[in-house]
Amino acid sequence: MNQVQEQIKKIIENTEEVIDIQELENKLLRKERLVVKLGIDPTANSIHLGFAVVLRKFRLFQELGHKTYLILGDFTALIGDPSGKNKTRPMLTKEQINENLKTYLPQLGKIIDLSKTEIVYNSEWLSKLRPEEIIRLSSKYTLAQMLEREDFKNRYKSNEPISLHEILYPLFQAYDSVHLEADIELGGIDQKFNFLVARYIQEKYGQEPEVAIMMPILEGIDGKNKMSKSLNNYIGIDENPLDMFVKTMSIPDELIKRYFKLCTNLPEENVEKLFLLYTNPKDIKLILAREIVSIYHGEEISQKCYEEFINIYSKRELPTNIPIVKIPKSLIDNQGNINIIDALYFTGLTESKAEAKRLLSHGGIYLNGNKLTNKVIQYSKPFIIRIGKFNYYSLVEDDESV
RNA sequence: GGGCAGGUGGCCGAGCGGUCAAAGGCAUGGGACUGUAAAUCCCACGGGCGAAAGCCCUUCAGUGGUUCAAAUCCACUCCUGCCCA
Repeated sequence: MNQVQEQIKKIIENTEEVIDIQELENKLLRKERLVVKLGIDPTANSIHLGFAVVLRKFRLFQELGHKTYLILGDFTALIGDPSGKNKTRPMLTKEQINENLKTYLPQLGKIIDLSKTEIVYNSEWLSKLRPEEIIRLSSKYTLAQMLEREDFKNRYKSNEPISLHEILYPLFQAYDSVHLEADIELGGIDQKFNFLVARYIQEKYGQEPEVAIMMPILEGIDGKNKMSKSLNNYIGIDENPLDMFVKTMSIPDELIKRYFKLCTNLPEENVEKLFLLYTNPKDIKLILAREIVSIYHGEEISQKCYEEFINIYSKRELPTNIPIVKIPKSLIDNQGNINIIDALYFTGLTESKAEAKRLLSHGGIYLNGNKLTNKVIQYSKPFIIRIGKFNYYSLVEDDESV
């Protein structure tokens, strides 16, 4: 296998779709360093495993020695990508975007090589476009073409609003490709429409169309929807390791292979072996969780999380780090009694007293391992409260009164 | 600009003068069962007071009004869609 074929093999591995492989080959044969574009949405302030799938592919291009551009879509974020949305997204201010970026970049560095990454803001060129140029750009695409897009079509058919500025989004994103003269654009399969527009527009501007490399969309830990922050079914790469571990363990069994494939570096054959070796999917999932945590936090910590997980969830032992919650002294009367409803509410462990009462009446509150039935109880140390199955808090008197 | 249809709890969606804190579904939380799960079953799901029965307060786009009483009627405003121009 020659070098180009080898590259192609690596590039298309685990992708959902590539448009088009032949074009990719032609480009690789002609050009040693391809211009690779990845646009990111600076509205997010944390990176989760779903987006990491794309970033890991981006890193591959860096390893292969291509020119990698990371576009911070600060301008397009003013619109908000309508992909997959059934609603108009709220517009963001520059301040909000900049705020997000501060926490975003260090996380990126966990996956990609920032020293090899050319970071550009698309406001650099998009905000300089004159109205005449925007008109010229929009003249290259038609309304009917826009309405072919699944989400627009659906919204249109079901009488949902589509604002005009949303239609501009794919055009501006396409213009990014024109500006960079991109050879390759990377993204999730949900970006397909945008990528197709980019290819089309590039041609209209006399450029060769970029190759669209689209990665699968990773399901969230609920196993149903795509992983996203707003659905709260994500595993963030900057999350504390134990949370990561626990969340990974909570994915449905059917997703184990997919997570191995898209989120770890374990070769497929090894994964297959695991499935032969273990009959209980739980055991395979434990290995998955260890793999994932060790990618982002190192092996040692990962091992600790494993042990901790077994302790808490299998053996039902107390976690090693129980958060300490201070309760005002005034909540304890001179008989030494405490009203647990008030305590949970005033410490913010429940949103309202009604919620605390609900939990108590359902038997969802435990003190030092015993199910509580009365709301007034004697306070004594240690005072370890468990809410639900695995949420432990150590309540300690606070000397400062309310 | 004219005509019409809408805006209800986290979401979808019923209600169309009192019996409405508002059916039903989804989501969520708790319990049982388990392998952390999933599936299934049970319970809860605006807030405050109360041991409880219950009482009270804030919610049905917004603002005013009619009425003993309004998510429900009227007026105006804002938002959305459809048809016509």
